[in-house]
Amino acid sequence: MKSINKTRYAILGVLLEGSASGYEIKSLMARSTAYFWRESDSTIYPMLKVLAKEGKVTSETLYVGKKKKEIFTITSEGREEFKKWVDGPTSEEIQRNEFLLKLFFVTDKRQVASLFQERLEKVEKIYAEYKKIEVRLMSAPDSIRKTVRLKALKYGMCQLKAEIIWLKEEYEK
Amino acid sequence: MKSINKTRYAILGVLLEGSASGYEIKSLMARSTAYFWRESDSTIYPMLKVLAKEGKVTSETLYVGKKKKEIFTITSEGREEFKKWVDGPTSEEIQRNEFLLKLFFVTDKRQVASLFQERLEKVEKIYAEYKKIEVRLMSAPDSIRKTVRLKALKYGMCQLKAEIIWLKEEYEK
DNA sequence: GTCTTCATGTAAGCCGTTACATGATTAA
DNA sequence: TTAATCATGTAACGGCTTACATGAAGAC
Repeated sequence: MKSINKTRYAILGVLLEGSASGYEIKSLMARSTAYFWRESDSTIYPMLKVLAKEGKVTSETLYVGKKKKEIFTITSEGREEFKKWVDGPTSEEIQRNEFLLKLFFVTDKRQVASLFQERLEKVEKIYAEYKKIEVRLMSAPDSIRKTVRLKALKYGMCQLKAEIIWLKEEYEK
Repeated sequence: MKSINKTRYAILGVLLEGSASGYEIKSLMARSTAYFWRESDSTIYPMLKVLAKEGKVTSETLYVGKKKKEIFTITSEGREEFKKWVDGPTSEEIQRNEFLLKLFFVTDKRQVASLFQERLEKVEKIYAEYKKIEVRLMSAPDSIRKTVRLKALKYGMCQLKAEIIWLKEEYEK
């Protein structure tokens, strides 16, 4: 079975909330889904063209002065495909944790210590960042989206928290 | 900056513990590093050739009957490169969590519930698997490697545990 | 005698990142 | 006026997965 490009679902997901241009999708994803779903900038525009060709989205071109903006809207076929994806099997992502790979092979105690320390600094920094996002999100008006997004955020935070505890515990040993 | 193929470090790491054939490296990785570092079967052999050409490993061909076996041994240059990699910066892995991507966009409560349930089943299964590995590993003779490997395993387990708690907590809401 | 494991690879093709390219608008 | 942001892409290259191929040895 071939692995399918899932950029399309991320795009369709964003468009579920309302029409948007490629740039808007891109920046929205950078601010939200990027924490658990990295997309390179250059993937959005070509995929939008593909989706348009398939009839999953329609597009409309707006002009603001000389500036062109192409707004995309999801179609019922697009909604259909999105729903199928959600209801379908969720594949495990290929995890590649370079930190653990290093840890697994290292025998020198000083190297282990240095790995742990570096990692702890990095993870605590990310955790602090998440805390800030949480505050921002909490103050937003209530909605289904808010609830679900808070869930996603909590997921990230509990994973980080667990890692921090592990790092501190195992470092002392 | 180009992303560098890190298969080489995984291979060098395995060879630090002793010489091995491509097949042995492959199966060892499938039983150990696969939990945090997936490698496709077909990557090992070509990379061993490359490493041999670079002088990071040497090879020796053994015959057992008509069966050929090529045993690889790490050289001092190989050890050097491995050490440099460990001491160098550890890159963040691109995380792509399809489960979270789905969760982020879903608004239907039934769909959310079904996502959570499916995920919980999967994660608890993996956790049970890890438990078994832990028992096996604990009974092994003490060594630096054992210590470090237990740490890596604990990492995986604490992450899973945190996810299980999160799943149960957030599911009820 | 057939299935699994040992043992080693090649090739096609998608996926994804990086770098490159272009040009308008707005804020400092 | 210079930098940042808005806005949209193309091309090259390398990484990685999947499928395909081959054949010996041992287990059942």
